[in-house]
Amino acid sequence: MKFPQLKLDNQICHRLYMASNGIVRSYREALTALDLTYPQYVVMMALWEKDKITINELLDKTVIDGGAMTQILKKMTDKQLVEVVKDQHDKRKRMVQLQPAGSKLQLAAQDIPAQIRSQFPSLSQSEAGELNTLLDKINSDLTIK
Amino acid sequence: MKFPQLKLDNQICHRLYMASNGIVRSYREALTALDLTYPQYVVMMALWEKDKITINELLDKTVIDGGAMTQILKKMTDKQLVEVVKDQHDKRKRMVQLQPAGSKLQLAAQDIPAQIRSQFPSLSQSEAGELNTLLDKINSDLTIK
DNA sequence: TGCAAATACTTTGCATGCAAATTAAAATAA
DNA sequence: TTATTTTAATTTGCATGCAAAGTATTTGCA
Repeated sequence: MKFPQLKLDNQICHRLYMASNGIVRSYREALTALDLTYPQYVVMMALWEKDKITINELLDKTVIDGGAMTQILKKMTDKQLVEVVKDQHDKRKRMVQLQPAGSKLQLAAQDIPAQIRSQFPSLSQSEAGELNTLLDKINSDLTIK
Repeated sequence: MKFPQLKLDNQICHRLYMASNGIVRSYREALTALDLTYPQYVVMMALWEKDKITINELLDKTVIDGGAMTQILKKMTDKQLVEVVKDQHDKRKRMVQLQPAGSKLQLAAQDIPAQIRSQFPSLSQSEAGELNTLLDKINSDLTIK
């Protein structure tokens, strides 16, 4: 092959692409049981950690697309998981806060991480740590831009 | 926090999500110059490696969604990068083959990998290798299913 | 004080990813 | 051989990711 650097198997991005899509797929069964999509689950995790934050903070924390977030929050509001209210001090801002159903859902979600983890037996605990470290390097290079 | 396992920062999947989306984004400028989207670029890499394969083989190699692939190939056909023809021996199958413009594009693409690589200076060459190894473990666990 | 620039979101149009249903053709079983 | 099952693709409907444009508000500076 004339250009080995263009071999699909040599692309980190393609391995990441497969792994990222695949892992999100692996959440499907567990999340369907909670009537959540993956990005909705990410929003819930962010709010369980810190409630009553602006949409902007939520975007920073989750790195979900802003345009998508508007739609995601609409659906989550319809399901009474969260409520979105205008900030009285700065009317540009909107605050997102958990509703009772949203808070309660954390109990049902607490076993999901272990459940997903068991689907990846090839990766030891220490390797998972190394992976996190390496991904952090990529993500820090991305953040700078 | 009651459930540390639900902290966003503890989720490998979220690091992967950020890294995967971010890296694909980092290709945008280089790919726009070639009038390719990221999945189209992946299809091109697969074909540069092995031309004249069935759509099914292309799906296996790229791990792109089948439904999306139909659309992607339509657009690539419109741009005269590839041609899709029915297999004479098995009329269910369709073969994909590069057109002259598609083959020629490889020359313009040869520097892209290095160009992208330079955007991730935090990751050393050996770390990139380790990352590949770890991602392969995840992907092999995914493949088994 | 007044206005340009920056913020915080929302909206729009397009390109997938994904599951499920559908169609056509080939392989296999009865 | 005929009916059933499997395989290869496409189609459909929904949920994002992404860039760019649009809308309010608020800041900040002349």
